[in-house]
Amino acid sequence: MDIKKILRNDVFEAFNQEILMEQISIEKPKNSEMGDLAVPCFVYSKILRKSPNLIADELANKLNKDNYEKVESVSGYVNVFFKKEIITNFVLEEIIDKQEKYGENETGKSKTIVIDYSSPNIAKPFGIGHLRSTSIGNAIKNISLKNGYKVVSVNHLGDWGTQFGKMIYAYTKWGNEQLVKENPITELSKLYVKFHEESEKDPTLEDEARAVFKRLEDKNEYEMSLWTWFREVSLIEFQKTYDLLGINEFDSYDGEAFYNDKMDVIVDELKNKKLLVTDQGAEVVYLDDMPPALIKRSDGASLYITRDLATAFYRKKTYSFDESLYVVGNEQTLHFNQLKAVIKKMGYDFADNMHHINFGLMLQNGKKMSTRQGKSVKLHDVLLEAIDMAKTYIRDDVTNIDELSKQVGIGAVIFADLKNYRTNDIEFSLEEVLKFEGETGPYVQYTNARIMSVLREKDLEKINLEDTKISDYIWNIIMKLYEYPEIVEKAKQSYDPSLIAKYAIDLAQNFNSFYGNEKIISEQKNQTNLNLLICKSVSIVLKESLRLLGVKAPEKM
RNA sequence: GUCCUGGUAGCUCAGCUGGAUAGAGCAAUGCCCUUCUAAGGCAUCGGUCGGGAGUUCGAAUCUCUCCCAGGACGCCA
Repeated sequence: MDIKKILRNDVFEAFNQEILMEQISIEKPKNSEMGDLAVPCFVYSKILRKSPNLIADELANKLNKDNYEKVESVSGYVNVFFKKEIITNFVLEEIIDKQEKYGENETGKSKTIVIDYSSPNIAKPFGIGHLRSTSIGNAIKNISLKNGYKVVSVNHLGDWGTQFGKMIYAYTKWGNEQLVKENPITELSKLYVKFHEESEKDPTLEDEARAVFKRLEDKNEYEMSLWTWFREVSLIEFQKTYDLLGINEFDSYDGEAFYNDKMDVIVDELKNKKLLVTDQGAEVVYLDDMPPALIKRSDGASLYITRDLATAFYRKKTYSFDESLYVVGNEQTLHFNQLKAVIKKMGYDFADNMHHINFGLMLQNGKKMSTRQGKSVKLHDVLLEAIDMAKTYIRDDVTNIDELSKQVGIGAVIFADLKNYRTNDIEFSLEEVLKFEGETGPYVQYTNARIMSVLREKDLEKINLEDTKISDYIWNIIMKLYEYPEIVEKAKQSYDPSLIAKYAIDLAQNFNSFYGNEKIISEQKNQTNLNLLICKSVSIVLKESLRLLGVKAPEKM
């Protein structure tokens, strides 16, 4: 049952061929007191050459009364109130029947979508900035699965490039094996910071680092052994953070280094297609409306885009994707535009199915955080603080304190990261992340835990609306529940997890309003049963929403 | 300098395929635990939707222009 479609059909029939189906727009009134849906009649005014008010009056009179409780004409709008019993019955039965499958659809049937996300850089701290790629990517993965897609998740580790020339150079010159063994990432990132401090004074260090990277790319033994070591210790460190986040099921961990031996073919093809031009010693592809893309450095070493080209072709060949997503920050917009443009110039249309899922920067004091200056905040530390904070809230009758505080603390961090639209920059504030009241993850979790408590040891019977009252509190919940499948679909189309987060907050607010103002367990048997069915349905949808975002839903808190 | 983003309540943000009195949360103030979890509910306070012009019956939403902030602009990723 699609109430919008029902209304649209009724309106179409009422107009009796004078207005096309496509011209009929249905919207949701600003205020639920005004109605469930509304038909604005202003656009028909010119066609029918009548005033909107008059059209609305006539339309309201003609609308088939079977489906509606009330149809009103208010200053050019036709406001429609559906029969609450019919919708309530439908929505609750649907959810109780489908359970956590409610909201699933098949738009992605037999389609594959590759999602590249998280992708931390080896030998650098897993910073708070990387949380964004990780949580957004993970949520888009879950949302895509819910929409019926087959998903390949790729953690495209940043394990190659001139940065390793810098790192190896710095370690060789100032490093201490013992210290690195004790505290790998901390020590290595210190060396990385030192390198940049020193190269400020002596710019020739940059050339030294490039030379070291060139040796690494040529598989020189000394450089390779250090690289392997750095990579291993980094992965062990990262795993700790992934474990805390509860996000670690990647289908592939092929990082940049994996594409080492897959670049030459692409470069040759570029040459054969006469796209590669030598410019100031470097190999370049000229592009329209964009700065040229640098494919090879003047010393012959590869660059970021060279590896990304190899990656794109490899993914197309290996997974034959319908969509390929790159969950990477805003600042790389130009890079991905260039990447797509080069592939298009080579004559491949699959570039149109590659999407840069950009997101805003984590700012500190209004500025970008810099790993080079050692200023990034470690995600792991933030997570631990959030868990500590969660502990201070816990009630005495809870047994699994550690697990619960982890679920709540981590949930707060992930939810805070996802609730705002992707591309907005976020001023990182620990204080803000550690708030567990209001529009937060814990608020949603708490709402669910409350419901679970009501539901405990209660038997649910089949819905029976005899002698029951569907109050405004209940009706708001029903309409919200009804909206869920549409939100799931929209979230996929716009690659926007914040829609789910906002939805979860709205639903929780609607429920809490009900909970705070009406009694769930009443004297009237059918009413109590209806209320419990609503509780159950809200719980199912809240849990599912949280799951899509990668947030746990504890039963008690 | 060029090109992207963004500018809505003291703060953080919704709303942006044009529509009915611009909505939440936080903060502030006042209520509500002898009633199902107070991480909650209810209420009050709070807005030149960055400035200006244009299109329109109607603009926070579309166009232009200016101002402000952030980011990106060949040998980093």
